[in-house]
Amino acid sequence: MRPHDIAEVRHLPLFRDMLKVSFEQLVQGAYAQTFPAGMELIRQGDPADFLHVVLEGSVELYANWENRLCTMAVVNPIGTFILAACIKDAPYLMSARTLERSRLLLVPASDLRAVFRRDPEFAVSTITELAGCYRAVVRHAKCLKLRNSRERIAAYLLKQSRNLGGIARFTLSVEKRLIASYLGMTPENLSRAIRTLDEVGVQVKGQQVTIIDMARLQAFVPPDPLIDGPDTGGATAGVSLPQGVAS
Amino acid sequence: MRPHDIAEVRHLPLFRDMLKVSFEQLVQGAYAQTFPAGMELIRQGDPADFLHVVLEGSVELYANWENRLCTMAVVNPIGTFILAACIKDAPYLMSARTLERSRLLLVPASDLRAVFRRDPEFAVSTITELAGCYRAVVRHAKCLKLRNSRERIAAYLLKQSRNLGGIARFTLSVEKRLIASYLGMTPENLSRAIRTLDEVGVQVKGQQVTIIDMARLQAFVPPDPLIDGPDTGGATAGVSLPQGVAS
DNA sequence: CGGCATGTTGATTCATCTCAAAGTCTGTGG
DNA sequence: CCACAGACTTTGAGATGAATCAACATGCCG
Repeated sequence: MRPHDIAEVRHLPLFRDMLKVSFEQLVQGAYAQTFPAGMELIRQGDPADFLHVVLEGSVELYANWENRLCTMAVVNPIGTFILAACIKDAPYLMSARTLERSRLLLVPASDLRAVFRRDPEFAVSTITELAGCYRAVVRHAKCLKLRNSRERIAAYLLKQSRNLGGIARFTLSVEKRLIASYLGMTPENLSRAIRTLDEVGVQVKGQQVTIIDMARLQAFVPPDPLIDGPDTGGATAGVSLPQGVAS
Repeated sequence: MRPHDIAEVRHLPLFRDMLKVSFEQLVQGAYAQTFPAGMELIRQGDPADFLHVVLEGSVELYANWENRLCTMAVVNPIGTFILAACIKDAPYLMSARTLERSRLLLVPASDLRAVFRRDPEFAVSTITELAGCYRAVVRHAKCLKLRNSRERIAAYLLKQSRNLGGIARFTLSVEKRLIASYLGMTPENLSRAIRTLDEVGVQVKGQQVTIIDMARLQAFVPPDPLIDGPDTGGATAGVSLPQGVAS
C-alpha cells in the first residue's frame, strides 16, 4: 500500500479521529488491490469479510431479486462501502462491481470490529458515518416514493449541478442506463423523460447536460435538503451519487 | 417514569449493555409522556432534540414533499426512532405521529451524544443499532425497486405471517391506507391488487387475512432474507413494520 | 341514529414497461 | 486508418400497470 493512499485514507471522516495505533492496526491487516472494469467485488448474500475503501476508480452497488436488478449507489474515491454488513457480521445486502479499473483498500471486518471496541474515537466516527449512510438511504427512499420519474430525473440533474458548484453545464459522470436503474426506471423511460424536460429548462445531448433555465427547473422540482441532501456548495467534487453507502 | 418502564427500556438492545451509571444518566434527563392518538410528535426538518422510545401504543413515521405524503415505517413497543438525527444533530428526515394513544420516553439528544462518548459499550450498541436501521431501509428500498405493487403486497402479508410464527390466519395490525402508503401505492390500488391475490392463495376480508395456500404464495414472491429481513421465528410478536428505524 | 373516515368498485386517464428496430458511440483488429 | 462488433442510446408502437376521479359501501364513534 502506497504512503499516499495511507495519508488519504487517514483523512477520511471515518478514520481521521482515531488513535494512531488503531489506524496502524487497521492498515496493517488491510491490503490494496487493483481490479479491472466490470469486476464483481462482492455478491449479495455472501458473508461480510472486508470493509471496502475506493481509492481510485468507481464502484457500483446493486441488488437483484428474481432476475431483476437495480443500482443502489455509485461509490467514488475516497468513499467506503458495506460498513454496516461488516459491523453486524451479516450477509451483504448488495453486490458490488467496478465500473472501471479501480483500486480498493480492503480492511478485514474482524479488525474493524475489534478496533472500535478499543478506540472510542473510532467508535464515534463509525456512529457518525453510519448515521450518515442511514440518512442517505432514507432520502433515496423518500425520493422514490414521493416523486415521479420525471421529477426524480430533474432532481438528479439539479443535484449533479449543485455538487459541481451550481454550474449550468456539465457532463454526466455515469452511463444513462445506470442512472435509470438508480432512479428506478427503465433506460427507455429515462431517455423519453429527459426529452420532455426541455419544457422546464433542461437540455441533454449525449452526456452533456445544459440547464437553460435554472429557476424554471428549480420551480419544477423544489430542491429539498431532506431528500436531495444538504447543499455541499460544490466542495465534494467528483461525487456522482450518495457518498457514504454501506450494507 | 415508572420502574416497570425503566426495566423494559434497560432491556432494549440499545441500552442493555451500557454501564449502569450511563443508563442512569440517560434516564435522569429523560421523561415519559402520554400522547393522544393522531398527535404530531416531530416534524420533518425540525432540529433533533430527543431520541424517542415507544413504550406503549404505536407511532407512524412519514415524510412529505410538495403536498404528497408517504408512510416510511411504524414503530411499536419497545422500539426507538430518530436515533440517526440525534447523533448527527441534524434535522429530522421524517415526521412522526401517534397512531393511537401512546406513551413515549424522550431522551435528550445531547445526553445521548455525551454518553456514548464516555461509555464504549453504549457506543458499540449504538453502532449495532444504527447498522440494523440502515439495513432495514436498504431492504425497504430494494423492495420498492425490485418488486411491483402486487409482489410487495404479497411479500408484506407473508412477512406479517412469518412474524407471527408462520400462522395462516391473522389480523392486519394497521389500516390499509397506511399499508398502501408504506408499500408505495394508492389505497385503491392496494384494494384491487389484494383482490387479485386470491389467485396465489391469499384471502383478505376486512382486516382478516387468510393464507389459503402458503406454498403458492411463497412461489409467487420467493421470500428473500436480503429484502424481507431475517426470519424472526415469530419471536418479535407485535411488530408490524421494520422495527429499528431512526432518522 | 347520524356523521365521518375508511374501504371498495368502476370508468377513465396517465405513466411506465415491454418489445422491436434503428441509430450512436467506442474500442479492437485488420 | 478504416471496418466492424458490441454495448449503449434513442425512437416507435403497443400493452400493462397504476393513479385519478367519482360513487357507493362499510364500519366506528359520539
